[in-house]
Amino acid sequence: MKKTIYDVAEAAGVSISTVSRVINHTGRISKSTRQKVLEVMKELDYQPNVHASALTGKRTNIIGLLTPDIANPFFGELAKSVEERADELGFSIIMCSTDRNPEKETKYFSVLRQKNVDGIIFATGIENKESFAALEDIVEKGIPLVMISQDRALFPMDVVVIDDVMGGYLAAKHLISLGHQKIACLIGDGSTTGEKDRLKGFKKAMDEAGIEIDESLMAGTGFSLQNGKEAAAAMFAQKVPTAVFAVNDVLACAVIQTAREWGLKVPGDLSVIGFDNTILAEMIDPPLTTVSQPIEEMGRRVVELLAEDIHGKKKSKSKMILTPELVIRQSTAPLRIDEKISEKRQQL
Amino acid sequence: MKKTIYDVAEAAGVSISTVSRVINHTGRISKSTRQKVLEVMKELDYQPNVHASALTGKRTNIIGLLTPDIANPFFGELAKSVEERADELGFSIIMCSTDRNPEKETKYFSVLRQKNVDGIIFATGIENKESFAALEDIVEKGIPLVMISQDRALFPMDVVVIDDVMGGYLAAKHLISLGHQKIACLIGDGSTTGEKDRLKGFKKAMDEAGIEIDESLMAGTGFSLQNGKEAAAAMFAQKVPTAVFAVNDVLACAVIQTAREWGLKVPGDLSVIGFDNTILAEMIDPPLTTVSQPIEEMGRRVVELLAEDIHGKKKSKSKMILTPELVIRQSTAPLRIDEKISEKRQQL
DNA sequence: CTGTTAGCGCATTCAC
DNA sequence: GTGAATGCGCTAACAG
Repeated sequence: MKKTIYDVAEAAGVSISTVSRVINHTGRISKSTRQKVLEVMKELDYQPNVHASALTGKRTNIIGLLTPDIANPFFGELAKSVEERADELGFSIIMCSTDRNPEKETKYFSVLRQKNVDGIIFATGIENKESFAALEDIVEKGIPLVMISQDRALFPMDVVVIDDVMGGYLAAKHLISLGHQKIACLIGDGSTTGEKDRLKGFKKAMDEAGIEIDESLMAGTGFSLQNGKEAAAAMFAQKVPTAVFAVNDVLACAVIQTAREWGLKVPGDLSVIGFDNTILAEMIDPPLTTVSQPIEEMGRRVVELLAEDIHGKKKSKSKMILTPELVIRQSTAPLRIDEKISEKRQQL
Repeated sequence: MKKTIYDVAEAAGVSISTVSRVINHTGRISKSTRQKVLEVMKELDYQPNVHASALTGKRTNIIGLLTPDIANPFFGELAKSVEERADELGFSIIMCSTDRNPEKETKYFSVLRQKNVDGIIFATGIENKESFAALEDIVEKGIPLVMISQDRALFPMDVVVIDDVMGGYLAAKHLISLGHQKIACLIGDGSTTGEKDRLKGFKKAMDEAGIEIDESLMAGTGFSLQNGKEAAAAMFAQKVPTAVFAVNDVLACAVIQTAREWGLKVPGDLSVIGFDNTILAEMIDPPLTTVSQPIEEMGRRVVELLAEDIHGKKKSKSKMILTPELVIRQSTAPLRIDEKISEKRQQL
C-alpha cells in the first residue's frame, strides 16, 4: 500500500507536522530529527501525495504547453526542449495540441485551470473571444503565463520571441541580393504575430530596394503542408514568381513540391526560402535556405522564465528577444532569365 | 473565487451529497432535484476539483505518454494522434520524452505514479532493471498499461503493434526483387523489439532468396540522424552495399545524406528503403521508399484500449496487430552494374 | 523546536 | 430520495 505521511511519522517517532516540515523545508528542526525523518522516508520509499498537497493550495508541479500542432517539426523540437528543461526543474508537461481549433483552445484552458497547473506556456495565438474569456479567468487566478514565438501583449506575461521582423528582412534581403524582384510570400492563415512581423520585415526590405510588392503574390490559407500546396498551386495558376518566401519550413517544402509538380526547377526556375530551420530544411530536396530560430534555446528560456515566475522570484514581466539567422543552403540561386524559362512560363 | 460543491449545494437548496450524486450518477435522485442541481452547476460554472476527488480515490483523467523522442517525426505524429483521441475521451496527456535515458525513464515512472495517472502508454522499451523495478510497482498498483509499437510481454498489458516481421520482409523482398544482393541493414541501438523483428523479417526474405547475409553490412549505433550518418560513413569506409534497409525513416535519411557526401547517387548507385512513412519520407530527396505504419490509427487504438481498461470494461488483455504497407517512391531502383559504378566503387 | 488541530473539496457509508 | 458525518493525505496556524 501507498505510504503516507503518517506512516513516516510513526516510524520515525515524530508527528506528521514534523515530517511535513522536513519535506517543505519550513520552520526549524533539529538536525538529528531531520536526519531521522529523511532516513525513514527513504526506507519506506515515501512519495508525498501530490493531490493532497495541491488541495491545500500548494503547487502541482505541472505546467501546460499549448501548441498548435505537435506533429509540425518546429513545435516537436520546441516541445522536446521545453520538456527537457521542465523535467530538470521538476515540472511535468501536459501537452495540448489545439490544432488551431478555437473550441479545443477554450476547452484546454478550462481543463488546465481545473487541473490546477502551476503555469502555462503558449506556443499558439489566442484568437476567438471565448478562449479569451477563459484566459482572463486564468489570469485573474494569478496563474503564471508565458508566451513563446508569439507576441501579443494580451495580458502581462513573459515573452520569448525572435525578432521576426528581422527574420523577414533577412529573407527578403537575401532574395533581393540574388536579383529577384517578383517575389511571392506564402503566409499561414494571417493571424499570428509571427507571420505579420515576418511579412513586415519582408516589406521593409522590398521598400528599401525600391521594389513594388505585387499583392497577387501574397498568398496563404493555413499552416499545413496541404494548405501550402494548395496556395502555391493557386498562385502558380495565376502568376509565377521567381522567388518565394514562406513563413515556415513546412510551407516552403510545400512550395518546393508544388514547383516540382509544375515542372519548375528549384532553385533554377524558382528560389525558395523558408523559416524555422527545422529538420525538414535539411531533408528536403534541394536543401532549404531558411531563417533559423534558436529553437532549443527558446524552449529552455521560456521554461526558465515561467519557473521563476512560479517561484515568485520575479517582480516584473520581461521580454526576451532572440536573434534569427540566415542559413543559406541550396534552394535559392541568382535570378536567371533565359528563353527556356520564358518558354516554360509561357506554357504555364 | 473558485466554486465548490458546497456553493452548488447551498444555491440549489440541497446537501453536498445530493450534488455529488448527480455529478457521479450514483444512487437515485428525483428528476426535479437533479434538474435543479444541474442548472445551478451551469449557472455557477462549477468545475469539480480534480485533486479533491483524486484524493478520495477517483480517477485523475490524466494519462502518461512515454516516448523516446518527441522531436522524431514518427513519435511526433503518434503523439498528435494520441493526444487527439485522448482529448475526445476526456483525458489529458502528460508528455514524457525519455531520450532513451534509463534514469529519466525511472524517474518518470516515479513521477507518473506520484501524480496518480489513470494509465500509461509506452512508446518506448524499458531496458534497465531499475526502470523495471519501478514499473513493477506500477503494475502492482493496478495502473492500466498499454504498449505501442513495442512488444515485450513484460507484464500483462494491452499491446498495439504492427507486424514488424512482415515489414522487414516486405522491405527486403522489394530490394531483392530489384536485383540487389549486397544489402545492408541499418538498425538503431539493437535493443527494441521493433528493430529485432524487422531484422528477422529481413533475414527471412534473404533466406528465401538464398542470399547470404554479410554481417559486416549490419550496422547501428542509435536512432538519431547523427547516429545514422556515423554508422553509414563507417560502413561505406569498409564496404559499400548496393542497397540499404534502415529501420526507420530518420536513419534512411541519414543514409541518403551520407551517400550524397560520398558521391553515391540514390537510387542509381545505392537504393535506400526506410520504415515508418513519416513526413520525412515525402520530403527527402529522392522521396523515400519506405514501409508505412498506420501511425494515426495506432495512436487512436492504443488510447481506446487504455480507456477501456481504465473504465474497467476489459476482462482480458488484448493485442492488436496492424499491417504495414510498402510505399514505393524513388529511393529504390533496379540494381545496375556498369563500369562507372565499379570505377566509383574502386575509388572508395 | 515539536505536537495538536482544523480545514482543503469531495465521495461515501450510515441514518432518516 | 436525501442529509449528516467521516476520512482521503497534507499544510498551516496555533499551542506548548
